[in-house]
Amino acid sequence: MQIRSLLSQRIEAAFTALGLSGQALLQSASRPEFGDYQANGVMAAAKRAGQNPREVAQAIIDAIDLDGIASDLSVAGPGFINITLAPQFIANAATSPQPSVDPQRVVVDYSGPNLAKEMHVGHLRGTIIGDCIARVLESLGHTVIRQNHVGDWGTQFGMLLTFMAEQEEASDSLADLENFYRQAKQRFDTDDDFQTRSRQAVVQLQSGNADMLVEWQKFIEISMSHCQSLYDRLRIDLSDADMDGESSYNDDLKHTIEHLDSQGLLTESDGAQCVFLDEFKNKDGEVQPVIVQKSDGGYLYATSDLACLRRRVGDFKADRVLYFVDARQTLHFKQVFAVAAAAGISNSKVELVHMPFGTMLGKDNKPFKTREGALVKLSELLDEAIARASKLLQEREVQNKNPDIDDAELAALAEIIGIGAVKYADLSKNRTSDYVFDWDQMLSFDGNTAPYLQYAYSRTRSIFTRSGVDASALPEHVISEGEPERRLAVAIAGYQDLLEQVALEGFPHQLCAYLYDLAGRFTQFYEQCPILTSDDAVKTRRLTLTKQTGDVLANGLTLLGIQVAERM
RNA sequence: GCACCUGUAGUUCAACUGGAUAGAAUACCAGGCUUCGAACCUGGGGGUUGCAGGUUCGAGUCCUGCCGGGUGCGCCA
Repeated sequence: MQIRSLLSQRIEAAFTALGLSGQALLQSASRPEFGDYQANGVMAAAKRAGQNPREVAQAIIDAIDLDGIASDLSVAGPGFINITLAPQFIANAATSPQPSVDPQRVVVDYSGPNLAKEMHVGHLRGTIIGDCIARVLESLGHTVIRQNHVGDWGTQFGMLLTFMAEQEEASDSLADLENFYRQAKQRFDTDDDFQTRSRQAVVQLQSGNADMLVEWQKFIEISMSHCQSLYDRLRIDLSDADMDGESSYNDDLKHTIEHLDSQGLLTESDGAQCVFLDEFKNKDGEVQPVIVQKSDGGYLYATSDLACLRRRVGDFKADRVLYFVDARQTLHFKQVFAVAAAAGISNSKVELVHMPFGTMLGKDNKPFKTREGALVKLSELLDEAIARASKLLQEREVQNKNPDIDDAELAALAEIIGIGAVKYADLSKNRTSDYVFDWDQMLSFDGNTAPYLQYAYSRTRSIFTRSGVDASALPEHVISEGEPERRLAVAIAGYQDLLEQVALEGFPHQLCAYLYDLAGRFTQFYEQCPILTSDDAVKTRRLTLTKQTGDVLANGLTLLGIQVAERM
């Protein structure tokens, strides 16, 4: 249930009844003693009307009808309304996520690695954040169209294909893509003849030379299989079906330029085709151009993104298009969206959003440069994560706690915990800020980490396996009693609100923070409220809360792309 | 030069977009397992939110100016 919007509506209706206007500004209470939720909007509304905020707040409390929803309403401070939910309402609000009343078609553009190289740790963010938001949107009933805009076209492929032609066994030498790229680059930089042949290869490729295309296809397939194996290890919901390579727009670039021309948007400048828009004017009134075609006739990536939008808006009929792309491309997207709007490629009904994420920095707080050897391969990070988790499992003698656990299950656990920790370390941080890559931080298993949440989940499960109680036989709703139960129940009831917020704003760290808070409330409840030794009625109630907690933790972690284990 | 982002405990990060006493984790200190799982819990210290003004009932958040860090800016993607 969407508690926040329900309460907001009621309070805003009371505003109207009192001749006021404004938003309720509803949020969960900043402190437990203030109740469960608080409305902050009264002060501003009263001020606009020239009235006393505390009196207005009291008038709203007197007028509003929250029977069966709130058990207590009070005025606090300069004019806050504190709201304590009714126990029955909290109980009924605890349901699995409900589909949106307004399902949309949402294109989610994420991951987008450059297929010329192997994926490194810098590719992690865009891949897992986009994947998480795609899952959240889907869980709310939206139709998600995943688009992996891979870099599979352009000048560097001429060099790679020429180098590949020299190798006896292409698939073997491509086993280490990073090394392959380095060797090719070295040839390119030191051998003039090689360089010339590389340039010719590009021309042949882009003009559709059949032999060259076959070689290119071979390379792309091998490189893509590298990516796919990482996606599989990371449980990323991407496959060949979601491939949206730059190459697929090659034939449409010409038409895109023609379209811009037909809209009267093109201006030639120094031989290049440009779009000048007033909104990119600086203080001196000079307009910055968006170049869509080079003086030699070649196209640029703005052109390719415009062609891309033609497909997403025109063919896919998207209501929203979300780009999970590095923050350094902010200006680029502003330009593309503006040109698309001016050209009628997009329209006011479709929402185009660049959801930027921060740059990865080295330990010295400086941007991770592509110096040779400076980049950590993503596969190496995952290997290390699993190795550390495996060591931890040995140290904790998990087999002593779970005598029937075998080596295979232990290995599976190490993977679930290790990969989960890596993903959570990234997902739990605000998307937009830069971050420092640090092994130990990335692979921590203590505190606010995925293992903590996975551990909390496994505890909810172990109660059932140890007691033999059938979780499906429990009632769907129970009315909590006492603070620990109540605090837990309120958090469970707020899950839907949280998911809606994440779907709207695209910040996975909010989901992480919610789950961490929920898990904390659960362990506090667990410490203070005996379950299995209690009377039947109390036991049933507490088991139900335990089951609900486990369900939300499992669901939330799944949406983060993190697996759970029944025991660990 | 112009534009955008950014500065919060020793460290890594939050703060629901202007709300009440700025919260977690980590590290450190003191407690807690014969009692449903100690990857945990309870308590403690640790802050002039870069600096200085301003806006208002109220500012980490908004505006201005400095200082420090980063990124982008006509034919790479």
